[in-house]
Amino acid sequence: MAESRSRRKRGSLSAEEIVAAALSLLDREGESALTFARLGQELSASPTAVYRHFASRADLVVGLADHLDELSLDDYEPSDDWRADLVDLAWRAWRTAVNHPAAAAEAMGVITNGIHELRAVDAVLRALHQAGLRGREAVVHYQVYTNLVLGSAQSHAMHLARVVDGAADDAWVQIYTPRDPSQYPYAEAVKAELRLVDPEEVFGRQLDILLSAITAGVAAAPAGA
Amino acid sequence: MAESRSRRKRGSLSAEEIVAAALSLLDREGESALTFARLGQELSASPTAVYRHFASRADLVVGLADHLDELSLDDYEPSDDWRADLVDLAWRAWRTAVNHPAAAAEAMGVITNGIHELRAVDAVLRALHQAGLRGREAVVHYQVYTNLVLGSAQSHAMHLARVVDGAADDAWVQIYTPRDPSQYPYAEAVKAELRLVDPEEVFGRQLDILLSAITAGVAAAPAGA
DNA sequence: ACCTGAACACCGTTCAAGT
DNA sequence: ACCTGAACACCGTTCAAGT
Repeated sequence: MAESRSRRKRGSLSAEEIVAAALSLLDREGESALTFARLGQELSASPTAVYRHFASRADLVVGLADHLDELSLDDYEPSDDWRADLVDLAWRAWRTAVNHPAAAAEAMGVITNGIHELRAVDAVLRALHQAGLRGREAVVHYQVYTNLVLGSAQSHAMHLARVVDGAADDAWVQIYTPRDPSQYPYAEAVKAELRLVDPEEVFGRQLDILLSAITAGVAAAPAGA
Repeated sequence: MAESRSRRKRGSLSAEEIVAAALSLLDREGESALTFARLGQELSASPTAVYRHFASRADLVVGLADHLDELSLDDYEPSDDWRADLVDLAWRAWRTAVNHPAAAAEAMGVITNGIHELRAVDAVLRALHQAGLRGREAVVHYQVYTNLVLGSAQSHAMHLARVVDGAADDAWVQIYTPRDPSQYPYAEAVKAELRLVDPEEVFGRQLDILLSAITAGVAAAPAGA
């Protein structure tokens, strides 16, 4: 078999190409595909060549996270409507998680210190500033918003990625078949409906609750405390 | 060296003992300590003995998650105040994450189908029922509440666990030193404060926002839609 | 931030054999 | 849901040597 690889030209490999290969690998084959061996195949290079561009696997994941940040912010322009901006930014993160579940499961929530992350941080803080939040209030709500958006998007991505990669998804079937169902009447009463909740609807609700609280909070306590 | 282990008596190992060993291992040595080799040492048994009680490493993590559920719910009693109950349950999860960061980082957010998880599901649904929520509304808010509590607690646990295990924590120092700070004025303006936000305060805020929304929503739209 | 191949320590899992 | 030891396939990482 033609297993001997043609040698890569000097300087022909780049961090960008490696990250792109990692992303398409994860998209096609799921979470467990991101190994040095598979990356080497994908790049037609030695697995160890990656170490010339990333210090470790963890460092590569940071590079991947930065790329996901870039994809999420592509063509983003702030408007005059802070609430619309925060809704827009939130769904951008969500869509990235849906489009690249395995990559998002691995990389979303990683702090990159990259330029695109900084752009996102600034965009969120700008919106909160326009909402009237200042100083400590702005910072705390920045954290609340970020926790909500990144946490929800990553956890959704993990769920989607596990379906591709691993075991069955009918988890709820078993949990609601305890020995004595009458001991858990509230769980029993809604067990059918629990399986039908749309994660997207939950995310939208969660976002709406937070943005309404910001609106109300600013209106109610403009002088602080 | 006295490296030869005395043989374990037949039936002397149990799933409970293994989970307890895994937990104390994670508590003492951090996330990377949960391996079959270290578990074997801890139990004075062959690493492979664990396979008599758990089908795989993933299955062991489910057992660990179930144990964390049990620890979280220890001595829990519902009251007549649904809001106080939801606050209580939320902080129980948070405290488990703080007390066992490495274990919570690994196991929290895993669906166990276990009895203690079912108890928690029922307790949350009971509180939402007492808040006046029914059917679809109850189920959606159950998901919103669970996403918030489990997501926040696990992400906090991950943060705490990484400090023990891995690299430095001064991530923010670098991100806010871009080439041209004036391009990111909002981030620049609050960079000092961003590092000082207490995760516990953020969690409390987030919880308060959700519970207030439930109260307001029930008061505003008791007839639905 | 050059690329490769061999080697190392480690990790989850399997399985025949022991008690 | 018995326990052990040897073995297997795999994975991240290092490093001397090649271009």
